[in-house]
Amino acid sequence: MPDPLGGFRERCKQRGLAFTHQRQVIFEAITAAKDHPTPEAIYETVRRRIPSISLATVYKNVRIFLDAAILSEVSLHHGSLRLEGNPEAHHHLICSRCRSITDLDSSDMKPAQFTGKVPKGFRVERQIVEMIGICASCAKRQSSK
Amino acid sequence: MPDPLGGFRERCKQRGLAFTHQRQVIFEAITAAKDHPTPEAIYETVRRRIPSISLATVYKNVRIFLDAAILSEVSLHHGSLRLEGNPEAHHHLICSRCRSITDLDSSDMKPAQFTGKVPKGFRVERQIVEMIGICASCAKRQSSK
DNA sequence: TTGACAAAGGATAACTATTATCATCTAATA
DNA sequence: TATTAGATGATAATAGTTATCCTTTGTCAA
Repeated sequence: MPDPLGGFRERCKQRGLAFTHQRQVIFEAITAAKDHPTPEAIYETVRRRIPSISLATVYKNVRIFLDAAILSEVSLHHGSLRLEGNPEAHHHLICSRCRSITDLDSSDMKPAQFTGKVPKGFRVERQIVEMIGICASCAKRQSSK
Repeated sequence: MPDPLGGFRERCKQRGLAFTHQRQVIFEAITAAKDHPTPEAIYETVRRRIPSISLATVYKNVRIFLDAAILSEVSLHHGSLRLEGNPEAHHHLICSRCRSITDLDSSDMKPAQFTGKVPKGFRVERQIVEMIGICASCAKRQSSK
């Protein structure tokens, strides 16, 4: 049967990370959550199992998991507000390294088609496609990974 | 000929906003920018034309423009990190009011197709579709707008 | 035009999210 | 089991943003 922790112990070892109880519980809380939680929300969840845990430990491990690509973040642009001055419908080309954003004209995009069903009562108004990758200057700067 | 400010003066009047020099210059700076600037970057730009302007004025007007839907923001999830514990490729259904995120299975999504050309050297790795709208409970809470 | 007043601007304090620091403590390895 | 690099917990520091408060200005009616 598949490991619910996805071989977390091994993944830590691979990356030279110590396998600690806190780290394990934090990781479990994030992967078990269905709502894309904030670090603060994870802290509240983890506290039920490890009351003495520090918020700093949660933040530190979240950062470690992100840097090690064990986890990812929903938006590449949290941290600071980015303004959209272009009133035309369009899509975005995003570099996952430098986080630069380039507009893609919507006339060049055949929209995605969702064939499943959305939650009852949800009114979809628009769709934005994020094409994510590595821009030329970031690719040049670092050979791989 | 089309108004480069998009009838900014009229739009202010419609919404009961005073038409001030600062407001006009801030708006121009945002719509002229091609890089989805941060409030801080706008401040630096505007300062060249109005050296005495306060950073607080930039922030206040940015918020007013967003609330009045005169401008929009690139990511609905700046402000706090949202973690992605789901390792499977998938897309997101996002409520623009409460900012809740629901995963959409990628097997239910026929991907968008970009027919234009990306900047030279950009290596696209994946695409995420954000379907944005109003969730049932937010729609219930407020009748319109 | 002008005068009154609501709204906006500027300076700065306060707040929130996140990271850094540092003194213990513990997992990994020999 | 002893050693030690790395982890934790407490808390200070920082960055981004919002609130406060007093002064100034745009709006509108006379």
